[in-house]
Amino acid sequence: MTHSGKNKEQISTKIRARGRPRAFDPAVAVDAAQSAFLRKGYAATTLDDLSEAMGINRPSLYGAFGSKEDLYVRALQAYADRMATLFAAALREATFSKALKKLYATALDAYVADDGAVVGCMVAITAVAEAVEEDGIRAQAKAIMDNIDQLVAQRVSRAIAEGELSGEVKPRAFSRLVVGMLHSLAVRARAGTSRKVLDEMADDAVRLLAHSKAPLGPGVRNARP
Amino acid sequence: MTHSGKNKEQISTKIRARGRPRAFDPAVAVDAAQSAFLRKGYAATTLDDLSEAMGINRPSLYGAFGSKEDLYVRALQAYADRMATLFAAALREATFSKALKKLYATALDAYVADDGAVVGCMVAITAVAEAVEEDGIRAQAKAIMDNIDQLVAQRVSRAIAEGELSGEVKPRAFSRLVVGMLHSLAVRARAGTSRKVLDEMADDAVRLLAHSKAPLGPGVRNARP
DNA sequence: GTAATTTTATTCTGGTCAGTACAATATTTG
DNA sequence: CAAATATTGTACTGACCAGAATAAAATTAC
Repeated sequence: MTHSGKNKEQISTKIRARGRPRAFDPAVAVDAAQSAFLRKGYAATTLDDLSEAMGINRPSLYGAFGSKEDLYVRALQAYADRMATLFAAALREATFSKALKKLYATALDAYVADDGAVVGCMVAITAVAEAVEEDGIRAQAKAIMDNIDQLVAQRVSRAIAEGELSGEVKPRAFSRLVVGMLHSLAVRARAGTSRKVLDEMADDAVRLLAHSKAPLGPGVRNARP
Repeated sequence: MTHSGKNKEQISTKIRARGRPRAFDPAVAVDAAQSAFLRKGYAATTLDDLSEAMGINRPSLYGAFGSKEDLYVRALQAYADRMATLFAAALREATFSKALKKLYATALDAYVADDGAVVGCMVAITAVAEAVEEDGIRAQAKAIMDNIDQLVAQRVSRAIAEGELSGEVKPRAFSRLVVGMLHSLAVRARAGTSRKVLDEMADDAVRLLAHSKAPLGPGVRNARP
């Protein structure tokens, strides 16, 4: 049940405005909401679910976030920002092969929880599932995905510059394939594929991508290497 | 609104049981339901939506299918069977490269409608989105995905036998990467990526996969070709 | 110490949800 | 032609939904 005792520890040290102090940290609450939305998706997550996960009552939720959908948008962005930060760190590995390996391992750590609970990716699965009927969610999910494509494309450019990939490779095109594997890992994780099999699939993806000789990108003809 | 006039044409020619004849074809109704579920996902699709899409009233829906979830299960399987049939046909192309090309084109024809409406894949997106809270749906989605993996693995085996892929390639492992691209195409289509970009991505995937020299599969060490 | 302000708890709202009751309809059987 | 049976249409049910009204609480301002 809901425990909403005062948490002074969570309150900012900035000079307090008048009125009853807020008893929860909005950022912490958003993370809790994000977990609830990740499990059930937007439509199937109720206000009762959110209230319980966030430890606040409805008027507090509405006061801080506006509406269920506004909260969802915020939670989705928080999730995306956190994953982007993790992915950026993973891609800093010295070699392209190790960077991809770390990227997929980082993703799987998020997609498959420690206790074996499978959740997949909030962007590629639950947000995209809502995309047909929710233009705003679709636009946001697409922007987030484009951002990840760009992040990986930058690493691909570095691999090309360092001679680890052919100069004929188009960074953005190659990046889409790299990120494509993230999508599939997310789908399979949420469908219940074991971590072991997912790890094997990630290893195979790295082998395929990091050691590829294929020139990739629009305009490149099917020339055999 | 609902038009449920008698359709004698749709009624089986088998000897009719007594009682009022059913005024709709359950198989046709399931397909209509499948379209509705594909758009909105299980939770967000209401009985009103289904009623309207199927052209029948609730008691008819319940009489024929049992419950909303039973109908969903049936619609999901009908979708999966239809896609498997299309995929099997695509994979019959003479060369592995052409088989993959046809596979991805077939998928994109389904994931992006003629009128540009984007829907993605009912299994990999909308069913998987429900998977965490619905064990039955998760198990069904996983079984369907495994089936597609197996279908493609058979084609990979043929490519190996015909010298188009290295003998070191493990069919199932390679198949997962091939199908992985299907998952990503579905996710991106539903997120609004243009058909043009999706086609380019498909072409790149074929180039990467069909011309890969990388030995893939568990146990294969990172030996450079 | 009271007023002003902001937040929170409890209760409630109108609408929607999945599903069902019941009467009417449309057939076959006897 | 009436009975039996299966299906359909209309209206309805209890539960649940997102969201809001109201009073109380907890602060700061004066």
